Amino acid sequence: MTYVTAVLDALGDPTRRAIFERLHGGARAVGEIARDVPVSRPAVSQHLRVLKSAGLVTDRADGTRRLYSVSQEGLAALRAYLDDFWEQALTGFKAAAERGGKS
Amino acid sequence: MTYVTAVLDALGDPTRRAIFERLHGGARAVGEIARDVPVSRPAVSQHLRVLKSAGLVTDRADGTRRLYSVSQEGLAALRAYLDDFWEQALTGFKAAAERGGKS
DNA sequence: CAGTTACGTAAGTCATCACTTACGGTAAGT
DNA sequence: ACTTACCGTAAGTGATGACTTACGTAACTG
Repeated sequence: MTYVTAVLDALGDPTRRAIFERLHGGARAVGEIARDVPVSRPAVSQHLRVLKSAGLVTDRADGTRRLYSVSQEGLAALRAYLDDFWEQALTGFKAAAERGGKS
Repeated sequence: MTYVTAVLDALGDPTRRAIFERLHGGARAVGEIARDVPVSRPAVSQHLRVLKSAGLVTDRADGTRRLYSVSQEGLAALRAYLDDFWEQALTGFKAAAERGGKS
């Protein structure tokens, strides 16, 4: 829930979105991702750390490699945030409408 | 739909989120928002411009004031993006599972 | 037990962007 | 017409953070 700050922060960077979106096909290794993206491998590692701390990805070891895959909780938190916000916006709008015109 | 880049970019800033969230109760003026947030009024104006170009808010004139309120399209685009991403992630996961172990 | 592969982290640089002050413009009030 | 209130924009500055190179570590291979 108050994950959302980290989630939106993480998804706020274009490179990080690119990295995150390359994971929707399944688990991938760091160097493998780095080949598809115009930044160095360490940069990818750093981005993955941010994505991980936001609950958007999980990692597991596979020999010398490290596989990253999409995690549910980050997106779930974001969705909950959107739902909540939208609901509050609706009730706020309704209340304003019932008050009549404007303030 | 490819609004989403701008939407996530806009929501990626904490101050902008704070401003955006103060709008869920109904339309508010710029100076009114600026009082609740620890930045100057011009800064709020600039943030509102970003939020507007992302389809997250709309504005209308009210005398010398300018009222900003939540817009639906930005959040709708974001939700569509999430849905799409999640669906692709699921099918990708399923395909990987049906392939057996790993690559 | 070297050598190789794959990765994370540290340190430093550079660019982006958030913020401020200053200014101009429009609408309402006197 | 003058003043006041409210706002957007321009220009310049400062700080955050994205990126690179260099280094150290863990696991597989011969």
